[in-house]
Amino acid sequence: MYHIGFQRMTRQRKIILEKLRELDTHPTAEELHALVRRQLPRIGLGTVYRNLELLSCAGMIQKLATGGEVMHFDGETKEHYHARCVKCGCVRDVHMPQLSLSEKALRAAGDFDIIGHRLEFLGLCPKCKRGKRRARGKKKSVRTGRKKRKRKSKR
Amino acid sequence: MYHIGFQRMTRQRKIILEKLRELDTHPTAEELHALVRRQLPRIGLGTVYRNLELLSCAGMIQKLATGGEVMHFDGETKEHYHARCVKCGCVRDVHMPQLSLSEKALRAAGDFDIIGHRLEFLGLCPKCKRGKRRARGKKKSVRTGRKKRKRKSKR
DNA sequence: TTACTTGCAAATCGTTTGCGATATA
DNA sequence: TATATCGCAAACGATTTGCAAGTAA
Repeated sequence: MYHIGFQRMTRQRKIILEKLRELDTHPTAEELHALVRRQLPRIGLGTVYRNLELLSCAGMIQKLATGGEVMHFDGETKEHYHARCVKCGCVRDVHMPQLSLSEKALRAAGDFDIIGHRLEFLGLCPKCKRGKRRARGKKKSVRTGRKKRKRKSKR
Repeated sequence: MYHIGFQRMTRQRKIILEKLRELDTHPTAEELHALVRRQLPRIGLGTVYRNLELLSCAGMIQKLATGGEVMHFDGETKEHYHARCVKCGCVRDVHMPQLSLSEKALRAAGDFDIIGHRLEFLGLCPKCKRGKRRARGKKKSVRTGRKKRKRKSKR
């Protein structure tokens, strides 16, 4: 779980990094998996997750952990903020100067040692604004297709 | 999944709300469940989740959802920010004036309609600062005790 | 050659949900 | 009494992980 980096630049690692970097969107692991699969049909979702973790530990990509949502990944490592659509969950870049934490803010944090912050904007993306219900479809589970349960409980 | 509110103030609902409001910490559903159980030994974790959802939809509490993290809940509904310990994950209040989004920031968001923001501070809580590995113990699964797998895979 | 990585699939675990029973209004 | 809500336990789903086989260095 604690990685320092990686040892080898494997084919899958390289392609995952390339694909992510040539995107200006911020895909989820599954979306990226689907993309990479076009080049490496047999690559597993686990491999994608493992590499995204390693690459982000190495500071070569960014993990975007934002409120109560699926994780997104960003090939851009320069500091910047993000806006998330509250309807479809998509993410876009917001380039503005980094917030400078005032003395007052730091004091408000009391006995916490503040080392950073995470600022995320919430809004409506152009597609959702236009009334589309979801700009991005809900995808089905990757795991063994389990079906809707229909149980009998005996208390 | 889309709730407007609730119809009845049940005993469990009332106690969950009371307990959460008298805390100045920001417990997870499981932590709150453990607390409430002292008064209602047979209350289920599902009931706690259901009520926290309903109460937050009704605007009576706040859900603190940050990516890739366990959900925390806050009995305080007045707008304020939070600081999260990067080591143990605990959350504390940060009372400072709400950020006012500048024209420039809004322009930076491009074709997104910004309706709000989420700001969270990251840092070290006093306990973790003092070198303790974890200020809050890892708790075991609530679900049917499944044991470490030990499999044989055949490719 | 060797040990880092992969593909695969099962496991994890926070959270949700179906169902019959219970209790609120 | 009617039905919102509960307790229980199974299901869900994004992410992680064990293992044998593959491969970069």
